[in-house]
Order: sequence, then C-alpha cells, then structure tokens
Amino acid sequence: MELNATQCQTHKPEIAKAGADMQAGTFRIEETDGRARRGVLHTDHGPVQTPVFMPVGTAGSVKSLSPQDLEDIGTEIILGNTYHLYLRPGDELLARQGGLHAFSSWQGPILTDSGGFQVFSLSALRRVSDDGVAFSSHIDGSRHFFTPEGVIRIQENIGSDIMMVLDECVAYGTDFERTRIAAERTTRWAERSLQARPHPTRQLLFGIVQGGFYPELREQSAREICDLPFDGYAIGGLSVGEPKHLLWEILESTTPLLPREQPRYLMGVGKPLDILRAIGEGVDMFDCVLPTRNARNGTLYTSTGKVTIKQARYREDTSPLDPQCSCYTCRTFSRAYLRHLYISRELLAYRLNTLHNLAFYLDLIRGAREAISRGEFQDYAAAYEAVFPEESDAIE
RNA sequence: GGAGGGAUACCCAAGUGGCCAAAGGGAGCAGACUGUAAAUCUGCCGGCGUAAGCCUUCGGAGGUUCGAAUCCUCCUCCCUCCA
Repeated sequence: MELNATQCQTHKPEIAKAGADMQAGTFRIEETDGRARRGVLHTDHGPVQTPVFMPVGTAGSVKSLSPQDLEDIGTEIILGNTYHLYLRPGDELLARQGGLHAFSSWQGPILTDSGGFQVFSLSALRRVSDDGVAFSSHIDGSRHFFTPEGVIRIQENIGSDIMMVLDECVAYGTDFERTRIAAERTTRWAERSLQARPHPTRQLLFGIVQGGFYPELREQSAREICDLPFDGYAIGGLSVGEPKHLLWEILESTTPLLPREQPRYLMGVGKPLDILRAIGEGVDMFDCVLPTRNARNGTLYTSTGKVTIKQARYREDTSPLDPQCSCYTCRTFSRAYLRHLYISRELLAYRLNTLHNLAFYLDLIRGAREAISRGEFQDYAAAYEAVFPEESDAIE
C-alpha cells in the first residue's frame, strides 16, 4: 500500500476500520529486510504502521499544527508528555474532560512519555530516591513528587494509548557507579509500574532500557527490563550529548537484546539519517523534536538537503521549497515567500514550516516501510546519505 | 530676523578629554538545535591580517592638548519656540 499526500484523505477511515478488528497491544511484524522490520502495532485508537515517526506534542499540541493538519500529512501517532500535562492543565482536569483525545480533538493514537527525561533535563532542583523523584515545576517553582505508580495514574488520566514507565536517565559522562544505580532503579521502577497499570488491554505500557554508555550496564538493563511483560521496549538515555559513534555502539549492541516480537522504540532520535540507520538495526518507533523545533527555527528538510530558509539566497527564489514534496507548503508557496514569512516572524511561518518538516519525516519513514517491503531498504537508506552529507557519520 | 536643541557606523541610539573602532537595539550575514523550560540560542557585523597589530572613521574645515566623538572657532544642514 502506498500512501502519498493525495491519498491521505482516506487514511483515517482505514485506521478506524482496522482498529476495530484488532486488540490493542497486538504487534505483528509483516515483513523484514535484513534487521529492518515492517509491522503494525494495534492501539485503542487504531493501528500504527511501523517503523513510525511520532511527532512530538509535548503539551497536548504539536506546536503550531491542528489535528487536521496532522491528519493531512498522514500522522499515525503523536507523543505527549506526562510531566507537562500533569503540571498544566493537570491530569485530573484532563480526566474530567474525557482524556487528552477528547480534550485536544486528536483521535489517533497517543504515546505519553513518562517525565523521566524532564526530570533529567530540568536537572536543577530535583532529588531522586528509590521511592521516586522530587522536582520543582519549571512553570512556578512549586514542588512535586513523581513515583512510578503516580506516573502510571497520571497517564491513565491522560488516557494515552501507550504509556511509558518512569525511568532515570543519566547525562553523558555520568560515571559507571551512578549509571548502574540509575539503571537498576529504573528496573525496580519498571516492576512497580507494571503492578500499577490499570487497563492492560486498553493502554499499552512500554519499559525503558537504560545503562548509559556502559555496554555491560546496557546488557544488564536490557535483560532485566525485557524479562518483564511489557507491550514494547524502549531504548532511553541516548542522544544526550554523546559522540555519534557511541550512540551506534550502544544501539547495535542493545537492539538485538530486545524481544524480536515486540515493538522497539528509540527515544528522542533523531535526524533523518539517524532514524534510517536505527531502522536498519531493527528499531520500530521514533520521536524527536527536531522536525518541529527546526521548523520553528528556520531549518527545513528537503529531498535535496537542509534548507536554511532565512538565507539571502532564497530572497527571490520562486521555486517550491521541495519540488519532490506534496505537502500543502510545497504545493502552494515559494521559497521567497517562506523566507519572507520567517524573517518577518509571521505566525504562518511556524505552521507552514512545521507542516513541511513533519511531512518530510513522515514521507521518509513511509518510504522506509515501502523499501523494507521491496527488500530494498539498504539502497533506500544509502540514497539519503547523499542528501544529508553533513550529517552522515560514515566517516566516523 | 531672534533664542534654543541637534548632526555618531546600513537604521535607531549611548558616549561629553585617554580604559573608544566607539555601549545597546534593529537590520544584515553565518551557525546550532536529537524522549521540547526553545516562535530559542550562539557567533560575525569599518578596512587589511591567522594573529599581534596597522590603517581609516563620530556633519565639514581649522584650532587647543602629550592625547579629541568629547573642548574652542567658523561653516553646512535639520528640529523646536519667539517675532
């Protein structure tokens, strides 16, 4: 099945129909090509074609886009964030509103990150203990406490289709001992999370492998986490400032340890080439702020490479952003106009740029799925290395 | 005609004897961004040089001074008020 922009209109009904047939949690690998796999993950809000890219909608919205926009570019599933939604508007309010789906009017699947990463990245004023993590709100400084059980409860209130366990992510450069303590704590928290899960058949729960950049800790963490009956397994703690080759070392050694029959999720990654390479290692799910954040900051991904739309060279450029792209932005506007909008800080710039960058990512990964089906994934991925030479790590 | 105020780099605008090639904005240019405290952040922004440094600049001309964007004289232009 091929999905291009003009067929997106029919996308949603397919989801709804297929979703009714399958029980949430079922993951079926349909085709493989080397280590790359193509499959379908069924959720309470419909099936998700994997490999999949999940646009990040931290605070209940993919910044600048409406649910209709997301649907138009063929978004299968979006990501929300437990930490942010708990602080504002509050998970109990969300529960009263019928959950995040009803509240936001996004009817497709939603995965919620647990807040473990925020606790790591908003490192000021947090204290981690075996019981949980104490932290200060980035909004008003108020004190809060997350436990593995509490985070499950919050995600239950949010009503996400896929919940993530609370984990402890450590920074690149953290020593072995501290990394070990965090990884082992993550395992204990994972066990508690499973105990606390409310609706095993409606809300899936994924475990998260930690272990920093110590292969033996990664192996230990993967073994412990994968011993637990999660619906999927994530690799966390990567892309936290480490050299690229370490990311690949850890990914290549960790992925084979994850259950073959379950979805694998590489959290927070990445650039287009990162994603393709990880697909080649057998990863099924991705999320990353890059396409959306870069869109807002003027870096656009195209079939011929990155375009920094603010550059003077596009001042009079009447051509479309990406002639190969069929998104609304590329069908409708010139580079010169997009540059003008961006330079002028017109609100439309954020929306059009985000729409395009996400369309690019979704096309990229859709193409990857199709290439896997054809048994041509390696060629497909290699072609993109020529498109983004500056991000290729072949030379490392 | 008289009395004040002003002229600073692409634009706005500080600076009123040395620490000034000259604050700060803006514009311009380049770069970054990986489970979003991000419509954010960083760098460059008179010329030559990798650099030390040198050269040319604060309306114009002249002067005072060891030293001037800063003080004095004249000139040009702009603004306000009074006639």
